[in-house]
Amino acid sequence: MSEQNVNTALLRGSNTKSKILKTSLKLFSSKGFKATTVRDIAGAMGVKQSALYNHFKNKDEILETLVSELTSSAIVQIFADKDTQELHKQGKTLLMSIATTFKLISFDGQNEALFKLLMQEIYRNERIREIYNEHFYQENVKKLSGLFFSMMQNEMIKSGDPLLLANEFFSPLFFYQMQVSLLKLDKKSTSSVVSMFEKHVDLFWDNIKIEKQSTLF
Amino acid sequence: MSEQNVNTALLRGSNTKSKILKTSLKLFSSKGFKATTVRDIAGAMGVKQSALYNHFKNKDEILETLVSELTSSAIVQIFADKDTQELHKQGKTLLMSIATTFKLISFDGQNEALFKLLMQEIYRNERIREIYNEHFYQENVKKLSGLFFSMMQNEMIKSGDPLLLANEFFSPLFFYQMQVSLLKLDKKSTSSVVSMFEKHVDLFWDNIKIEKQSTLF
DNA sequence: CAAATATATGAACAACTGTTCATTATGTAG
DNA sequence: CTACATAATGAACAGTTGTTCATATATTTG
Repeated sequence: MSEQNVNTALLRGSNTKSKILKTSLKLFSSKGFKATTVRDIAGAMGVKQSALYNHFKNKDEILETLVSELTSSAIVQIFADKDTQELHKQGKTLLMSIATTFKLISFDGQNEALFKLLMQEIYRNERIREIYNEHFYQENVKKLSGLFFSMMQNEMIKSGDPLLLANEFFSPLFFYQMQVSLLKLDKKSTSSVVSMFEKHVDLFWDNIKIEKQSTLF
Repeated sequence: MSEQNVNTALLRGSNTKSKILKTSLKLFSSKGFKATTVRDIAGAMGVKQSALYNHFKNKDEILETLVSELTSSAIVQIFADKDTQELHKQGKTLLMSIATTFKLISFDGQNEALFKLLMQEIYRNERIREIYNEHFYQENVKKLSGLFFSMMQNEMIKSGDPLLLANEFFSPLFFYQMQVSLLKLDKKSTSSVVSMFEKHVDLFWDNIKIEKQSTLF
């Protein structure tokens, strides 16, 4: 097999499949699944629509494949790169790093598109709701919960309901992420919202941390 | 005019127009605008599709009319029933009443449908984004901001960035509202999320209030 | 090179879409 | 009762949709 053959093989074959997915994601996330036609996808790839059917059974299968990608995307894997053992000892640093992960999603093309797809189809697609709820919301809130529980035991933060804390920490991050994606749609400035990610962590930590013995007393 | 005539008159005429809007809202909010056909709407009303065109120029005009209703809906009018003058003096009570307003939206059919419509079309409809951003987000955050500023001046709450506080108070409420609407779609229990509205206010107030002089000191 | 496999094309399909319009029915006002 | 306005109907339209399939082309394998 010559080098040229390798190159052409990479440009053809199952590479077309990933190109279909890439193009579809872009279109689905900006126009919505229903409003995107098979001709739109093929046209954006410079190919005839019938070609797509050599790689996918139908239009729904394209969406299903993209939705499956969600499970392994950064959106759902907030804790992926973080050491799961001694998490709580990092305290505020860890919270800040989670917030940063959220923030960065909005500025990576692939993840931003996946997030927009998620938001647009979540009310219509039960499978997306399931992934969002179990892999994104429940899983992360559970991990956060455990984290806050450990921090309470280590007397780093005030004791209270860890699940409530987890929700209160999570929900503004989600909201700010949505705000960023909406602002970017209209090409508006996102800077004021972007700064909220860190301000949220600062305020949140100030509220939950146990005050170190002050010299005033 | 006989009584019978009155009844038939009420069932005809401009009453049909509001029935179209009611039916369309129901369908748009559950299937999405694009996926709802003119035949769906007419069918659900027990009428032929051509009848709709006596009341609306086209399908888009139906959506536009519904979107205009958003501006005057409870979703956007969180502060509507509240006395705008001496708001800050109420402190936590006021915050709780705002949270309750949010919560109740999810349990009123009309408002729930409007919220779902908003969420489903916000990425595709610039007008909806504008209404959401200016009338819902900006306006309420601005009012909350002013409120917190007054509370700071009256030494009811700790001083800080009022705009940040407004966002941090607002975003969990929005998130919980979305969670409720998603859970209801799959007919799952909403009770754990519903209780979050109040827990949020409790925790939030505890964190921002200025501690009353305790007997410990 | 030849056979087999994988991929792309062009044309066509049936179903569905939003919309129009002449006709009919219904209710209102003089 | 008549004339008028309002609203519903049935039928049709032109365009768009997802999908199929026989055919052509390219690539891989033996």
